[in-house]
Amino acid sequence: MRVSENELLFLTDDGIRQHIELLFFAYKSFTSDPDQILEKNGLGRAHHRALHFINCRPGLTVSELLDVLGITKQSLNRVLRRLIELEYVQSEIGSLDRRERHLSLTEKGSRFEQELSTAQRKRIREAFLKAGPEAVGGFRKVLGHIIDPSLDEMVEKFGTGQKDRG
Amino acid sequence: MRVSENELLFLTDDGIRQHIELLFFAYKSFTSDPDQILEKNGLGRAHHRALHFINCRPGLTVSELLDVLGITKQSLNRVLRRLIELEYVQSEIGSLDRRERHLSLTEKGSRFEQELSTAQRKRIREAFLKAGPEAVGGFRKVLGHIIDPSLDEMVEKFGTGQKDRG
DNA sequence: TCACATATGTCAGCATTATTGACTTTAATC
DNA sequence: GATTAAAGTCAATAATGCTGACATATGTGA
Repeated sequence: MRVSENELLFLTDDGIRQHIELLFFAYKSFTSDPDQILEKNGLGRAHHRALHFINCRPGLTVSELLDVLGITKQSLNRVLRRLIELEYVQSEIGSLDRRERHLSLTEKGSRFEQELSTAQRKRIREAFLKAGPEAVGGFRKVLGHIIDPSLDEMVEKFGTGQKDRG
Repeated sequence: MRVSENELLFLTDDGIRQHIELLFFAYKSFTSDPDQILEKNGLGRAHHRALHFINCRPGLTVSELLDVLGITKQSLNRVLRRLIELEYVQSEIGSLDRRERHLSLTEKGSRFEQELSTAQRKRIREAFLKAGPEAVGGFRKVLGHIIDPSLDEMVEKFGTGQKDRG
């Protein structure tokens, strides 16, 4: 298919619908690998997300974690209590502001997070290899534009400028 | 960044991690538009998914819907009962096999599905417009490779061959 | 026709993850 | 000292998934 035809077709309702389904099934596959590991350990997806963000920004406060996850304090509390009880996460009183709790992974938690993210990265890495760098660039570009501007702060805070707005 | 550098970087653990976060936030944004409409109507994401697949394959049986959604009969039942009770979905006894129930949207259900999908398509369409057709091609290509081969059947059954394996 | 398989529907119970509202404790700030 | 802010907790509710058990209607093949 030539680009000129593509330009006509990729914005039709049906074209968009097909991409929506692809995204649905891809996201389902994307979460399935860590989900299996989590289940073995009696944890859920919520624990994974918390571990992920604590891992990539060690020392973040509970408030910051709430913001990035976009859930309520009460929802996070249950998850966090479990992670601390399992000694995956440690909570330290802030040195500047003693009201704050700074969260980080323990060595045990770090190992578990590695196990989870390795499984997830494997699928993505293999997809990227098959698709090639140019396709990955397009993938990133589209994702960046799908993201709501209200979440930009999170992406920039926790990522490192990969949200290409080309 | 030149492609040669890109090729070195796009497969590193950190590069992959950034893309994983993009996918997380993008999926969150992607579901937020219909979620708001659903909430107003006292329904959830599960109802949306059911409406979506009934809409794009009218007359499908309960079994087929179960397969494509990947949930249990009991989980679907609650959702489907509600949709039928609201007169969004109608269930008709199969003419060839009277055990089967063939599902389709009523006019009311069709209008509601339109409302939901229009909101969702709007975000995707705008992202596609900003990203351009080449990026969309890459997006599709990567998604296709992320999808687990076990789900291919669903994609092919309900899509129309857009899963480009480049 | 009888036995079995299949498609669907339903009941009860449970887990996870989200919500809201109300409240406490501790600490910082004005 | 009063107010604000960060964190933690308790209770109730809801949506969505699960398993197990079972009922009903229908198709199929011995």
